[in-house]
Formats: sequence, C-alpha cells, structure tokens
Amino acid sequence: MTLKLDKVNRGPHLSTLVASSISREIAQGRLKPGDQLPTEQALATTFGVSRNVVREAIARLRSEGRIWSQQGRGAFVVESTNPTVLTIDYEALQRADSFRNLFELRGILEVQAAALAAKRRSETDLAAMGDALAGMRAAPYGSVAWLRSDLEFHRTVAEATRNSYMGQFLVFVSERVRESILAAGNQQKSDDMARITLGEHERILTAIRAGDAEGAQAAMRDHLAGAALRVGLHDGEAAAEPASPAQEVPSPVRHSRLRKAVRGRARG
Amino acid sequence: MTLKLDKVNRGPHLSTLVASSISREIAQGRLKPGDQLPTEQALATTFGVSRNVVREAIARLRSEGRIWSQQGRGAFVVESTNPTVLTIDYEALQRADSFRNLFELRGILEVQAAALAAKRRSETDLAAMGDALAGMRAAPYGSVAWLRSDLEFHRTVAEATRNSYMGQFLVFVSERVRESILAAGNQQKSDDMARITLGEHERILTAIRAGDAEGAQAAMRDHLAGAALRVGLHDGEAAAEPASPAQEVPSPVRHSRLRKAVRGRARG
DNA sequence: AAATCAGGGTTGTATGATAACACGACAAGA
DNA sequence: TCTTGTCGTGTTATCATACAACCCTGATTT
Repeated sequence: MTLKLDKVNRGPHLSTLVASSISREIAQGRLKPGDQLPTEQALATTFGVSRNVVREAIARLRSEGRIWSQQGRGAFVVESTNPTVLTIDYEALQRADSFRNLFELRGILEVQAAALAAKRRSETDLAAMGDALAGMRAAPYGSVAWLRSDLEFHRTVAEATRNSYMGQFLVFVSERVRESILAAGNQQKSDDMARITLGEHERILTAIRAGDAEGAQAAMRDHLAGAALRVGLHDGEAAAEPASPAQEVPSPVRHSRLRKAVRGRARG
Repeated sequence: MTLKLDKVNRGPHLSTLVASSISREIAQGRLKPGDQLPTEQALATTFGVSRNVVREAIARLRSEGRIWSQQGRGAFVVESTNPTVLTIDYEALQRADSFRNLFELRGILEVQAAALAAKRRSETDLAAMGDALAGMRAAPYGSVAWLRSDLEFHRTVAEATRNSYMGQFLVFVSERVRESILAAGNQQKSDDMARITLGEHERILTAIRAGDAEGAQAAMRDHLAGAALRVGLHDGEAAAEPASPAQEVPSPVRHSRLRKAVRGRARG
C-alpha cells in the first residue's frame, strides 16, 4: 500500500524560473555589476510572462541583495559580491577553542542584551520572563521542558532589547552553542545545580525589572560564568574578563596543530 | 534646499513592510509552524495594500524558506528548521530603525572587541593597526583608499581579539552597515572630519597598545558615537543608551492602513 | 547662463479577471 | 457500505490594464 508517490513535485513558480534565469545571467557574467537590467516590460515579453511575474522575480533578487532598483530609473546589478549570509561550520565547533570562542561571543551579546533590556523592557516582557522562570521551576533540571523554558527566558531578554538584530544574532549563536553542548552530552545534573541556575536567572530578572543595567549585566555575567563551569569550560572569564596577559603570537597564521588540543574538550 | 540629508530613510517598498510584518508575526510566535496564513485577499485588506504587494511579500518569504505555499490550498508557515545560516535582509536595512538597530549591534561588538583586543593583542596586531592608520592618514577623507584603511583597522582590532567568531560576525555586520551607508550616500566630507576621525582611531590604538581595556572601550564608544553623527544618526547613544520606552504592540494583526504611514516617505 | 517646465520612460501600486488546483459535499452506482 | 463521479466553493497563480510616483533629459523661459 505504501506507494512511493513522492511529493507532488509541482513545477516551481514562473517567478522562480525567471529569477533563476536572471540569476544565471549575473553569475555567468552576461550581466556585470552595475549593469542595468532590461525594463520589466521587456523582461516580461522576452520571458513570455506577465510583468507581474517579473516583478515577483525581481523582488526576490532584490531581497537577496543581488540587484537593486529605484523607481523611475530601473534595476541594476548590485556592485558588491560580499557574502550576504553568515554560516557557522558545525564541525569546527567540535574543537574546544572554537567552542570557547563562540561561547565568549555569546556571552558578550547576552551581557549587553541584558543591559539594554533593563532599560527598554516593557511590562509584557517582564511577564514573559516571569513565565519562563516559572516554567523552569516547574520542570526537572535538564529536562526538555526545562531547556525550553531556559531558552525562552533568554529569548525574551533579547526581545526586550527592542533590537531585532540582537535577537536574531543571539538566538543564532545560542542555538549553535546549545547544539554543541548537547552533542557533547556531558552534563552532570543535580538538584543543587537546578537551584543555583534558577537563582542566577532570578537575579537577572530582578535587575531587569528594576531597570538596573549594570546589575543586569553583572547578573548575566555571573550566570554565564556559572554556565561555563557547568559545561566544563574552566574560567568563567569567557564572558567578560580576559585572562592571560596577552601572550604573543607573532606570526599571523599559526593555528596548525590545534587538533590534539581538542580531543579532550568537554569532560571535566 | 540642499540639505538633502534626510536620514537613511530610504523608502522601503510596501512589499518589504508587509514581509517584515509577517516575518515578525512568525518570529514572535503568533504564527506557529504549520499554521496557515490568511488568504492573500485577507492580508491585502488588513494591510491596506493590493494583493499584488502581498504576493511579492509572500514570494520573498518563500524564497527565504520561511513559508511554503501551494496553489489552491494556501500558504503555510514552514516547520521550524533550525537555520544554519544567518542572513540579513538587505531591503529591511533601508528602514531607518532597522539600520539603527544594526548599528547598535555593531557598536556592541566593536566596543567589546576593543576591550578584548587591548588584553590580547600581539605586536604584529599593533603593527597592522598602525599601518592601517597610516593608510588613512595618507588618503583623502572619504576616498576609496581611506575607507579601505578604515575597514582594515577595525578588522585588525577584531582579529586581535583572538576570537575568530568575533571577527567573522563583526566583519559581517560592519559590511552590511557600510553598504547601507554608501547606498544612502549622504555624507558630508570635510577636513575637520578627517582630523577628528583620525584622532578617534588614534585614541583607540593608544589604549589597545597600552593594554587598557576600559580605555579602549571608551575610545571605541566615542568613535562610534562620532560615526553615528557623521552618518546622520542622531544620538550617539546608538551604541549604548536606549531610547524609547518600549511601546506595546499587543494584538496580532493590526497593521491596517500602512498606506498612509508610507505616503510621505523619503523627501522632506 | 540659470532656472523652470514639459514630456517620455520606468518602476511602484491598484484593480479586475481568468486559469489551475484543492477540498469537501453530495448523489449515483456497485 | 463502499466507491466513484461530479459539482461548487475557496485559494493560489497568472494575466492584463491603468494610474501614480519618480527620474532623466531637453526645450523653454527668465
């Protein structure tokens, strides 16, 4: 009975085809950066579709940053070929130093986000944070529900900054960090930890509620330091304080042989 | 009359606004994965735009992988797939508030990067920063060479943090900010500015060379505040202080009548 | 020479219509 | 009862046309 019947693979929309065609023209150099595209009407007739379809295709390319258009003038191929996406190599994260770096970056963002949140949070933000904390209290430490509430708390803080990019970046980084932690899968759980972690979160919320930016920063910093320990990262300083007095690394690229330094990351 | 200088307020297309709105609904959980979106007609009337605009918006969201649509059925929020790439919507950046947010994020990263760099920089880092500054001194303010040296300086600072992700993110964000500034193309240039900007950079380098984290932070903060002004962003606070007291937007779809809000865009 | 204005060309938006498709309801046939 | 065919409704996909806003250019006027 289980006929394969794979997905009604309906052909892509016309606008997609048109977008691909134009994209190909650009990729193959027939349309160079700075060049002006034919008019929408011209494209419509050459492709044999309506101007509407062409517009959807162009809207797409525009959102991808490949072309740029101005009313009354036309559409142009954008100059810079700078990457418009940022990716984090999953494998690289398995390396201890990479993980530590990402954790540090996350810390910076979280700490500053906490400060901003303390200044800009609304009542609904506070309520949402409270809810998230309640969720953590109700769930057993380390459970799925607990993790979700934890994540939710941090997400809410990010949202309270009223800066969408802050939220976007923070969620992105946090997700990568969390994945990596789960993949390593070495967490010891205890009731003490639940209590401690919860306490850290409560301090954060208290400071944010009070509008105390410095306090929120400090509380978040402490929280992350604690989290670092719980994850097996020594030196809570990852989030803030630097440590070594700038050891010299004279030559530029010198990361050879990192590999073995990694093997025993995680663990304790 | 001259005084073009109206913010970075380049008018985004209606489709961009609509796409952002829907995007926000999804991000904030009011539209959950698997949910069906309202019909195009319904969206058109609630947003107060034509169905065409809605379609362009949906086409974008579809190309971004956020929603999925099928003829005869409707459009649906795609099942949550952990994004493995981070993208910045090029068009959304044309909106002044988005730009300001990204600028703020950049500020946070730069300031913290300066602090880390002060603690971790090597001699070669310092030399590279010095070279970049020399390049700025040699080139006329605002020229291509000047901009390249400027970028190079900041890149070097990021590198001195010894945190590759910091560099990656910072470069990514800075590039977007820079592109947006160039696109707006409203900068006044003067010799004073060259001197001032150069001075700001020199202060940063001095502090980093001295290993003074707080000083580097402060210098970088000043620099960014100055840059914000030069770009037409009032309130250097973009890098630190908050602004509005978080207005509420409680109910889900309530964007009726975007129309008039848009009418008098651009121009002044 | 400079400012103003008119016109054409182009993108942005609105509107209505048609075709293709999904889905449920309902009735006819087994 | 179960299957099948048909139909009507709702939705997306596409088309076609019209108008508004805008840029650019060139002629006209000052």
